[in-house]
Amino acid sequence: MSDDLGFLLGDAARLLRRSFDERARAVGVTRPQWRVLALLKRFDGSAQVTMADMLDVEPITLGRMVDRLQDAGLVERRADPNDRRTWRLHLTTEGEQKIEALRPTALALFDDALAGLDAPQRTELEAMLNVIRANLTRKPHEVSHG
Amino acid sequence: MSDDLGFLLGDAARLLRRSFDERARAVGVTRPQWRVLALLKRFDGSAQVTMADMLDVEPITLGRMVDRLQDAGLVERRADPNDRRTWRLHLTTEGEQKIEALRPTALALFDDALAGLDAPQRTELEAMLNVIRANLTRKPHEVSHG
DNA sequence: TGCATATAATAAGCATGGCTATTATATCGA
DNA sequence: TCGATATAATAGCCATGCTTATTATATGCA
Repeated sequence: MSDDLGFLLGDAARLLRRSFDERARAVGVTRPQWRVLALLKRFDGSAQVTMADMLDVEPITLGRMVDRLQDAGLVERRADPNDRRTWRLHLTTEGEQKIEALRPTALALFDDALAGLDAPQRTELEAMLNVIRANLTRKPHEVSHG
Repeated sequence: MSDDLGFLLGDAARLLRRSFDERARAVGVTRPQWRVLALLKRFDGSAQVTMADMLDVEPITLGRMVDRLQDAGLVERRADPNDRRTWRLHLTTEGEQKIEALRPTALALFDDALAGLDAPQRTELEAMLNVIRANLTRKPHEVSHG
């Protein structure tokens, strides 16, 4: 049964990602790219390593997404005046427009995905997913009976 | 809030996948490969297109996983006597051993991931994830208020 | 039979994500 | 100040997963 739950979680997430990409294709960004843009809107000027940490991906993964976002003119790298190793990331105007263009798409998708679940259920689901995330976020191999 | 849930689902799934890969590395297969092997154990001799359908991935994705699994000696392609377009997939002895080797790893992972959720909660979680999966499995663009 | 259509598999090209290794720069301690 | 260590970013290589296009083979209909 636990097996099923693990698979189920992966299935649901994959379907969500696929569905988002399907709908977002017209706008021209992928879901991970949208996550970068959305986070940048809140934390403009972040260093790459900070962004990678917030997105919970490796710095190299974020770095390559930024390459593409920069090529696409959605994000800018600017030098950090205090640390020559660091790039500070900034949204371009076009980047902000992409976020706005995707907002209704995302809301509609989540709405569709969660259809049939009432508010208490959504709260419960959120709580349980938070538990799972916390369980898996512990440093590797520190879990109790792994 | 709905936004959070969508991200959360993706986060939890990514952490689960990562954690599995981390632990399974010693055995030498990835989580998707393990899914192929496990399904093949139940449906030995399936055609590639059938496997792709059951795993909910594109045929080309499954085909390339089979390439690697065949290189690794875990899976065999055999010609279908009735349809020269079709490959029938079969587990090798080594492939079966991989599945067995991974079973305790998978059980421990799911156990850790779901720590703190009691049986009724797990049942509820499973039900809700099934709803989400069903919602997203409908043919694209047929959802009500997309 | 013979042509149009459908189906199974593969190829090419791209994005995401990981790991290990490398380079450049900061920082800390002697 | 100088040398060891830490940190930010990148490079190379690989696995998954997608889309579109192509090839080989089946099948259905006239």
